[in-house]
Amino acid sequence: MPELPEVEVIRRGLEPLLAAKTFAAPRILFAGSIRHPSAAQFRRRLPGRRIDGLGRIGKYLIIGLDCGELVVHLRMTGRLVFLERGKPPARHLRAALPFSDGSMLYFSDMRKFGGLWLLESAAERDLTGLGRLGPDIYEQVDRHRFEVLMRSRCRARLKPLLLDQRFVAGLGNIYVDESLFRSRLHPCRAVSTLSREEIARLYEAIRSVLEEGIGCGGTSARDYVDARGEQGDFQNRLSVYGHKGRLCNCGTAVTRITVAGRGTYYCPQCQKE
DNA sequence: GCTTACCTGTCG
DNA sequence: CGACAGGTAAGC
Repeated sequence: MPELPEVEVIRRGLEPLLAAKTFAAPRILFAGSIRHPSAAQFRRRLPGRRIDGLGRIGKYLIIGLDCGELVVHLRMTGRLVFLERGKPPARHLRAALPFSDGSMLYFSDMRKFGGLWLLESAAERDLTGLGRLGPDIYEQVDRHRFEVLMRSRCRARLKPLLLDQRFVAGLGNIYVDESLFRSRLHPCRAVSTLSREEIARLYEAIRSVLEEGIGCGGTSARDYVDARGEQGDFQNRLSVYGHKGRLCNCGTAVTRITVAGRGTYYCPQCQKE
């Protein structure tokens, strides 16, 4: 479900709620969601560790601990919801992580793709996939660096490249389609054919789309909810994603094709190849 | 690059 | 019933 804006909204929401909390004994309902160490070791090692900050790199959430860190990736349908008290999520609960004060952090995940890693130190991050990420598109890539990066990959096509987390980290299917629409670039466009101005336009489109996504509290197209279980609002502002047949401002119908194995929405009039 | 696999659910 | 879903890793 979540791309960079959704993970960032969760991070910002959880940060004040989890500040200085100490984990108690967790309940693991689906061991496969615990990627490292074993579920048994995870149960044994988590209690007593105190939270000292929340970070994010790409789509990974990093819960910093006094000893090590708890890394979370939500993949398609993962949810991380904090509750002071009250009933756990009714469906697809995979892990319940209580704190010493009785409050709870719930991880639920319909499709079971998401995962949690308990690391003893940041040196173990390679266990998670974090080590393979390119620079975070929101925090670490300015306009100049984006152009340098693009110029290094001229044989690629735009959408597959932007989705590649080794190239830049954080963009997913929704925000790539919206960014390409906003910059009037075709998803299959060869990077080698882009002018300097087009690269700059794409960069600004990505920035503004991510900012707006975060400002709206994320996109709840299907499953996404924030740290308090509330839906985002950006789904109401999507120009093309999920809107096959809807008329663009130019009067042309939004088209759906498959690119990089993903459903891809664009305006064939505004986004010529 | 592309395809397939991982899972469970919804929609047409 | 098949197609598709916010992601990624593995294997051509």
